[in-house]
Amino acid sequence: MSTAPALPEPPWRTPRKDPANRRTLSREAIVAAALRVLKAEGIDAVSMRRVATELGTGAASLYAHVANKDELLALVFDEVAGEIALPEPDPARWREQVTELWTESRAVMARNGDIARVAIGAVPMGPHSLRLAEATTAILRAGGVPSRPAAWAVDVIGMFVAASAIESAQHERAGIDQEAYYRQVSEYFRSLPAELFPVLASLSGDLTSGDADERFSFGLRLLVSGLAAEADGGVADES
Amino acid sequence: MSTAPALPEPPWRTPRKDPANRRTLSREAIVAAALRVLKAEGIDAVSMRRVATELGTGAASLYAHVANKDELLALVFDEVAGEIALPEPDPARWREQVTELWTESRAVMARNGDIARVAIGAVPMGPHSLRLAEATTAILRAGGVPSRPAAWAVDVIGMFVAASAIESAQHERAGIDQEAYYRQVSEYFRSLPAELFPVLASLSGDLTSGDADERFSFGLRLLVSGLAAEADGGVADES
DNA sequence: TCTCGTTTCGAACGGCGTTCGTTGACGAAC
DNA sequence: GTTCGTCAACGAACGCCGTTCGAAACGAGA
Repeated sequence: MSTAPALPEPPWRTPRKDPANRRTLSREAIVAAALRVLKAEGIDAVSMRRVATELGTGAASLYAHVANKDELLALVFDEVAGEIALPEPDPARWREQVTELWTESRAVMARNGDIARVAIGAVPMGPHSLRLAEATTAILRAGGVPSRPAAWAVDVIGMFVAASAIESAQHERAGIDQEAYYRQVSEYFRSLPAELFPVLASLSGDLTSGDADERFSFGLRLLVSGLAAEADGGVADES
Repeated sequence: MSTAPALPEPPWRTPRKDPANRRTLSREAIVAAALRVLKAEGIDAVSMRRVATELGTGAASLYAHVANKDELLALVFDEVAGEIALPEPDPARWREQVTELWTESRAVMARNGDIARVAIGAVPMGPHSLRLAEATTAILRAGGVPSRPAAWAVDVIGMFVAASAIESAQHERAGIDQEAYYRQVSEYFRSLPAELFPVLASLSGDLTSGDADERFSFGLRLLVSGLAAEADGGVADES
């Protein structure tokens, strides 16, 4: 046995493709690779095969570290949520603070393909998502919002932010010329039969005015105003 | 030629499977079949092949009437939107009216798999969706909401309703025992390290209280309150 | 050194959306 | 009545997908 000559590999024994790559797989590496694919090619490109290729291996190898694709996407989502910068707490400016925080959240989500799809329907509970929820509820509670509205508001705002981020990401990805698109839609609204859609026809200008950011901040303002009303028992603004 | 005997079909000439089914395909029939599959088996079952099978044909046949799957789903969505009952207009009760209208919308969406996914990211513009938008803006304008807030509100509310419907549908489909699930989540929040998540830990009860309907109507109330504030220039409630 | 649990990974399964090329039915023109 | 052009119908195929299986390789503990 000790004198066995160093034979060349028998041709039927296909060797490992790259022995150096062995043992380097890990949950973190997989999530990082998925994130790289997401940022470079969008969420549709994030397949188990594509992520595995990014790591120089096959799709089956991923399943030792990740239960399935949904779990992987949830991990990627939380990774993205980690990019969200939290504002310095300042109880006197709670409305501005919560607005800043979620505006930032939407921006981070929108710039990462439409990973926000993950957040619709499956409440995110990763560490970075929890950090965001903690920051939000802390600001609201400090601002005088009662505990139940504060708790529920996290869900509501999260849904709205995710939906808005998806819409933005979709427009961006499709490379739609927003101005031309809006002009076309506006034209369509104006052309609607006035006897069936009188209000829509009259609103055709407003329906397509504003860019995605303005529309988002409008929606967020509605929610925050509503929360202020909850805080003070029916009065919208305490200032 | 006139005396050619009636030969049996040569075996290599495979005949049409069922000549009676020819010429019966139409856009409406396809949408109806897709809707049937959606209601019976959920949105994941709605594939081009499955819908074609429902019609006794092959997937390729559908493409003569429908550009692609996305277009088919958009048509199905609008069909579902047609099930939404509109309330009688009553300008004096605009807040209740818009609440009723969108509560009904969410209920209809939630009971149809998660077709609402279609509405996230692609603004629905089918006839039934427009009818809903017309009803909403009419109510808001009659209630004194200015034109731009009224126009933008349709988008905002639509996003929230769709997101909420998706979440409901997902829970329903997965057959999750909501009470047990909430208990588990609540337990998890309580177990969070208090030094990192003090507010979340203290809110563990509220974070998981209420069912999907209560949480939805809370969010809708926030939005409507916010709109009321827009209507009256900063004051939430005109009553 | 042997064993055993885990990781790696090629191959395969059963699905998917969509395209291609052929076939056939039908209405219009002759 | 015959021909012909057009277009719906449709089987087959392409290239993807998520996931599973079984065998091989590996590392740690006995």
